[in-house]
Amino acid sequence: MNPIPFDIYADLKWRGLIYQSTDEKMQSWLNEKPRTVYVGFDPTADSLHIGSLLPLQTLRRFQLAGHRPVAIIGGATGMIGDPSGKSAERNLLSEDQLQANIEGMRQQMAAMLDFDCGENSAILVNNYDWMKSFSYIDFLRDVGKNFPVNVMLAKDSVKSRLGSDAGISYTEFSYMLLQAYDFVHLHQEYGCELQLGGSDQWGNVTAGIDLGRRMLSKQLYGLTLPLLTKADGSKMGKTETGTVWLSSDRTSPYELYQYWIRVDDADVSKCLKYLTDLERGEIEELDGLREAAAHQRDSQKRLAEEITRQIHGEEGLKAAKYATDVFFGAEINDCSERDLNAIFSDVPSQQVSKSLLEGDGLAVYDAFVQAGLCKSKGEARRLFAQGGLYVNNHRWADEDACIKKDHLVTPTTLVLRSGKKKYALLKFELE
RNA sequence: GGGGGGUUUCCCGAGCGGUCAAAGGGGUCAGACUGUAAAUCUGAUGGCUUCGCCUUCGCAGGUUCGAAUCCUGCACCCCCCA
Repeated sequence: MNPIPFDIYADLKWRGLIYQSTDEKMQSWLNEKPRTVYVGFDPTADSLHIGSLLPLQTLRRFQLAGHRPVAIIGGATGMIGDPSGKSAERNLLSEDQLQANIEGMRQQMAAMLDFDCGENSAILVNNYDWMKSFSYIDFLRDVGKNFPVNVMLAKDSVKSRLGSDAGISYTEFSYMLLQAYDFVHLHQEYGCELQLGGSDQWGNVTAGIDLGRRMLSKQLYGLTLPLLTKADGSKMGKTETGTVWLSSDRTSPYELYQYWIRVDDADVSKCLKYLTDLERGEIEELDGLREAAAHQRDSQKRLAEEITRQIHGEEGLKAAKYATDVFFGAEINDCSERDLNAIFSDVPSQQVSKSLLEGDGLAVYDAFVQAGLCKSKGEARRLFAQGGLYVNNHRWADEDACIKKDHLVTPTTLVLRSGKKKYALLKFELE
């Protein structure tokens, strides 16, 4: 078997993923033999988010190309806080919090990287494991000695903070020493020779390379990726409701799918190149389709599919698509309680007594007020008059009709909708 | 300390004794259109037991058949003179 199935550098190059490289001969160096590559992740939350997707996906691509990926979770560095790209001092995380975060991230990485494929199986490490026992004196002697302060002061991440009112603490100032040492440690432990990172990590990456040369007399390499931004310059991965996470507990597969479906035409080609495994020909074909028939949104659909499948698997993608159909007005029939809860997991719901359905039943207007979709019955009346009142995705026809037991989609649930896609559930419970 | 102006429904802002639940704009909501985009167009926009009733126009009283509109007092804000 060919140890290098494809030219990773050329692949990254056409995808536009090479922002900066520390060595001109990077391409031949990578194609010479399998290398060990690492990327660091900040454990600031118990889940990765869209911002981590690009480095993670790139690491994965390195693995597919025969190289060995190492994902390092910054358990130690996360306790310090990286000043790169931050305008203010970071809050320190507690050890418990970090432990929980690392556990969450570990599981998500397993969906992207193969941890069991022989020679180039992925490795996951936590720098806290080797940093925790490092004494301050030892660290200063072994590592600190190799860092000229004048060089440290010249780094952008430090310079920008020195000039600002926020200043920078000694702790954050020391951050780059820790990250640099990670590289050295990974080299000693796993023969790791290449560090990947976002373009904001350039300073930290080169610090690691310098340290490798000084401490080990070894040539290490670095590569930075562009930041994933939208055409208007804003960050990718934020919605009105907040960050888009990879964890299904925080962002449901449906929401994730929807996020990508809604990507702007101007950004979608870049996302396909950066984040999916689609080949050049396929992406160009999609670009062509988009130009010819933008309204079909083939690109967005494909993007959403690829990413959702990658993160949540075939099952997650299926659920997201089914939820999409239902959200956009498909019949809600013979739907199991479980499916319904999954589809509408992001939708507000209210519990009410099942006895309301006895006798004449529950007036539609009352149902909408109960569910919180209308502030008053007057508002519900208006909604009906304007044709925006739906029960189980059917436009309600008769304002005097009441909701009875047979309207329920599952033994307990009624799906109410105001307008095109504002949903709420009413759950009828026995008392 | 003296003089003047203001306080209106989610916001801005008309209204200055009945025809005022209160113009207009913004926002919001719905409908149409559409690519789950943007724009546009239409309608709605205090509550309710809705052909009617109830509560809103800084607060409290008063005058009137009737007040957001007039009078008195109070609170807060603004401007001018000292």
